[in-house]
Amino acid sequence: MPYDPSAFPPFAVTVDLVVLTVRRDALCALVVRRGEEPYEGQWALPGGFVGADEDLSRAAARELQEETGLRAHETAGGFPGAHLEQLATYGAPDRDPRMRVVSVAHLALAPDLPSPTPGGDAQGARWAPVDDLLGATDISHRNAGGAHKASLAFDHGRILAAGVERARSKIEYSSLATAFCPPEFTVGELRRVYEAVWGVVLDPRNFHRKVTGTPGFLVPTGGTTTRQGGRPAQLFRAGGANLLNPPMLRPEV
Amino acid sequence: MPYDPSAFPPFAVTVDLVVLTVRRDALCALVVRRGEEPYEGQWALPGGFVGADEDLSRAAARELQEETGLRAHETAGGFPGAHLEQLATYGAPDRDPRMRVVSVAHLALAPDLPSPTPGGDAQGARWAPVDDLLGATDISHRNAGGAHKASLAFDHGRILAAGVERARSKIEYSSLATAFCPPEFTVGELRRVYEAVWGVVLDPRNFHRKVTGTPGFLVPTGGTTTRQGGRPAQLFRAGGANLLNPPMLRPEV
DNA sequence: GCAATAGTGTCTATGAGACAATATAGT
DNA sequence: ACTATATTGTCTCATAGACACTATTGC
Repeated sequence: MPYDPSAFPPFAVTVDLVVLTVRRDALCALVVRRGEEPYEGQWALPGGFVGADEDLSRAAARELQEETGLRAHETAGGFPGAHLEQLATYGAPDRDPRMRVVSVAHLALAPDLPSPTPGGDAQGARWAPVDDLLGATDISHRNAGGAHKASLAFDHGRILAAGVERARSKIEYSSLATAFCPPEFTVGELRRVYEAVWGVVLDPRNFHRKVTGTPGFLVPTGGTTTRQGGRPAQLFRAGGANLLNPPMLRPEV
Repeated sequence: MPYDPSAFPPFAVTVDLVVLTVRRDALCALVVRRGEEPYEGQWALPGGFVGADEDLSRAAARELQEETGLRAHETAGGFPGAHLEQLATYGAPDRDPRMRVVSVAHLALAPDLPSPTPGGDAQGARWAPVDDLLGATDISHRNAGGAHKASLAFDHGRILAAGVERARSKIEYSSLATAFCPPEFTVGELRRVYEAVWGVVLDPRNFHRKVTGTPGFLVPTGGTTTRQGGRPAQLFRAGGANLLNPPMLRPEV
């Protein structure tokens, strides 16, 4: 308690980002290839140092912008942009062999982006299905059935798992699933987001009744689209409601 | 991304603790009086620096032990001890006027302790009802109706509010409410915990049916007690179940 | 017409909440 | 007897999930 600010162990503080999106009906995370030791050549989560006079959330938003071009905002709704929130902080003494680094992990949820490999200052970046990234436990460069699998650098596998779990549980009781959708979307497209994130199949009819019956969740724009084929579907925007009550229920609990 | 470990801004990293308990049917938090500037004489959350080779959770457990004598454990169940989990990290550049400090806040839930002011190396420590601590917004030393109210030092008011909100929501879908109870407790005592944390009144009959009907939540020990008066009540221990399904529902949502 | 997706209606089982009734202690 | 708490039972309403059915497009 006698808290002496002149004698304290020095730490480096970074932000790491779990950026999730839904591509081709699969939940994907943004990973970058490391260009230097340690873990050179392996995939890692994007991130970087927090500036000397920079707030943590601001550092996270800056990194997100640098990696994806997306602007972050707190509440789901306005587009284009991504939802950004703090996830957890990782600070095991040996998590980086070079020095003592405390990393404040953040979670970002973004709509599917046009460019497959978003621009950034990393050597390489790609969207990888989280099942591939998390399927590999510790075995580097394991190839099973043609799937590209390799464990992430540092403790980024744990961080990614925490981010995925947070996203999975949060779309239950909040309207955050709309953060994965373009500005206007159909009920079917929103349902495919839930199906991709949870890895389940939902009844289209019950889902439709549920989401359209929850006040403030969806706002009809008046337009329709047939981009999914079949009967034209109404287009919606995300409503102002942030908390869903009652929640969407994940099946088989 | 070209991440140069030799050139990084130095940070101090601390842990701050939101330690909650239920005393006299009120949710209370542990606060300590500051013995030095800034905010000298004001109440603050307990906390301290993270050691050079110390994990974050270990530093939090150490501080908890120093302040309350409680040993921390991850899962609710074994006693005596407190539930401890990471809450969030606060790192605004100006949150401490002396230097750049990033604080990893932790949440601890403890049963009511025998000593009103637990031992510790702080000048003074006490359990204060969270309603009193959070009722004060920015006005230092406001006295309303004899209640002792003063806003907390630094950004500790925000941190406490986040901890209280986490506790309130987490007892809905987990068995964490038992962390506020002694090793053996009655259904009525558990109900009073929920009522104190949520600030509501629950129907004793529906509550009883609900908690005893949730598999794995409560395990009868065989004993009974009349310490609450009236008909003897069965004693229970916390069961192994960590997640409640279906959850306890907070009324008036 | 046929395939595909959108959307509505109906039925049933489950659980939450209201509340009557009974049980067992202390005074 | 009276009060206080515990515990069980019963009733009603809302909703999740299963699923039949209709609607509207493109081919």
